[in-house]
This record gives sequence, C-alpha cells and structure tokens, in this order.
Amino acid sequence: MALGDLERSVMDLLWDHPGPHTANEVRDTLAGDLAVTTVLTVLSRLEKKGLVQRDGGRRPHRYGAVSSREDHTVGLLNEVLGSVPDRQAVLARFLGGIGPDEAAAVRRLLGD
Amino acid sequence: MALGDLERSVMDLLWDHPGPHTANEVRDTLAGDLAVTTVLTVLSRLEKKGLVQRDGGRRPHRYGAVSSREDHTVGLLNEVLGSVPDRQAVLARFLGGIGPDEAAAVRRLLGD
DNA sequence: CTTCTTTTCTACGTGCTGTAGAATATGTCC
DNA sequence: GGACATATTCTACAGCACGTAGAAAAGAAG
Repeated sequence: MALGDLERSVMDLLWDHPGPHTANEVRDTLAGDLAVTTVLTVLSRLEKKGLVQRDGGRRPHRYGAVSSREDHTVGLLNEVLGSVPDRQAVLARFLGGIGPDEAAAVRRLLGD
Repeated sequence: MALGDLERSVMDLLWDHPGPHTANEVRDTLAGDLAVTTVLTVLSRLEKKGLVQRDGGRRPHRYGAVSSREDHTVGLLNEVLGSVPDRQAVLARFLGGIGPDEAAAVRRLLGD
C-alpha cells in the first residue's frame, strides 16, 4: 500500500513524536495550514491501511503508529523483494553496491 | 515511480524474454486479449518513466528494458531506504528477519 | 437545553492507470 | 506513384487513490 505525500508526512510525525496524538495535535504539528477534517480523513485512511491505530475510548480520539518506522520499512523491503523471482540475485546486486563501511556494518549485524 | 499491474506485466515480460520486441510480440505474449494500441500506450509510458528504451529505427519499433530486473529492484530498495532517516536501523531489522541460510548467503556475497 | 468540540459523511479536483478507437504516418506491392 | 496493409500517435474515458475540506451528526460541558 503506497502512501501519498500527506499520508507520509503524518506517519513521519507519528514516528518522530511517539505517543498517541489527537487530530488537533497532528494538525498543529504538521507544516501548512490544513483543516482538522483533512487530518482526520488522512488518519482514518491510514487506519484502514493498518498503519495507524486509534484509541477511541474518550474524546478526542488518540492516534498512533501501529508499528515502528523501521518495521514498516522492512515490510516495504520485503514487499519489493517479493515481487521478484530471484531474491538472492537482487540481494547480491544490492550488497555489491553498498559502501565498505556499510558492508562492515552488515557483517557486524550478522554476528560476524 | 510506481508501476501499475499492466505496466508490471509488460516489464516482467521484457525481463523474462530478453531482446527487443515489437508491440505485437508483446501483445501476443501477454495474457489476456489486449488491443495493440493499449500495449503501445503502456510501452510509451514505460519509456517516459525511463524503464523501457525503444529502437525506432525501422518499423515496427522494438522495445526492451533499460536495466535488468535486479538493477531496477535494487533501485527500488534504495528508494525505500532513502525515505528513512536511519538506514542502518532498517538494515538491522531486515537482517534480523532473514533465515539462517539467507544470512549465510549474504555473508558469502560480502566476500566472507 | 444550548453551545462548543470532535468525528463522520459526502464531495470535488487532480493525477495515474487500463483500455482502446480515430487519425495519422509509414511501408509494400503492383 | 497509388492503393492497401501495418504501425504509431492522439485523444478520450472510466476507475481509483489522494489532498482537501464543508455539512451534518454525535458527543461533551455548562
């Protein structure tokens, strides 16, 4: 599920400032001068996409990211890798393109 | 630049059957019963997106993928990774999620 | 009950994609 | 070269996702 620019901005905001937020807080933190209804529409769409969860206990409702930015991004990576028949071949090209320092980091992360 | 379903099918075809193809060949190889003009429209759009190159020397024109599926996919991966502030953190989560056999493959690819 | 706040419904413009007919350009055969 | 076949471009439209927000409804507060 691809995100539009505003949806992406909202997610970035929720990731950068954790803790559930009200629509008005999101609106005030976002750049630009959007109507609250706009923010609510976007939050609802993100909720339907499974990226945002809502605490609708008492008003105003609070919204927060379902998963971390990192986990979400890993999901995207796997989605991309799943669209290709030879995952390994893509990883090979990818690893061939990263810098030496990053390669070292990868080795370390794999418990060298 | 995201691809639609038909655009994706055409790219898969061009990747799976290398060598430049005419629009009619593409049409005949694609599933479904599309008009040639449809295929030509899609090929033109893919050309504009930089994914397809056309040899317009003599008619019928021949179309082929600009880069390999692997290179294109690596581009997508880097695009995803570029949308995040801490690339390393994402890689960490990604590597943590791959199987042991794939981890071994990665180590090997990094010139263990 | 009246008023304010919050949320939902509804709506519209825009851009992308799938789809293809109409119009045009190019090649081929007598 | 003219008629016919083939290929390409133009134009168009429907559907969907997204940005955007007003109108309407639902809930809270005094």
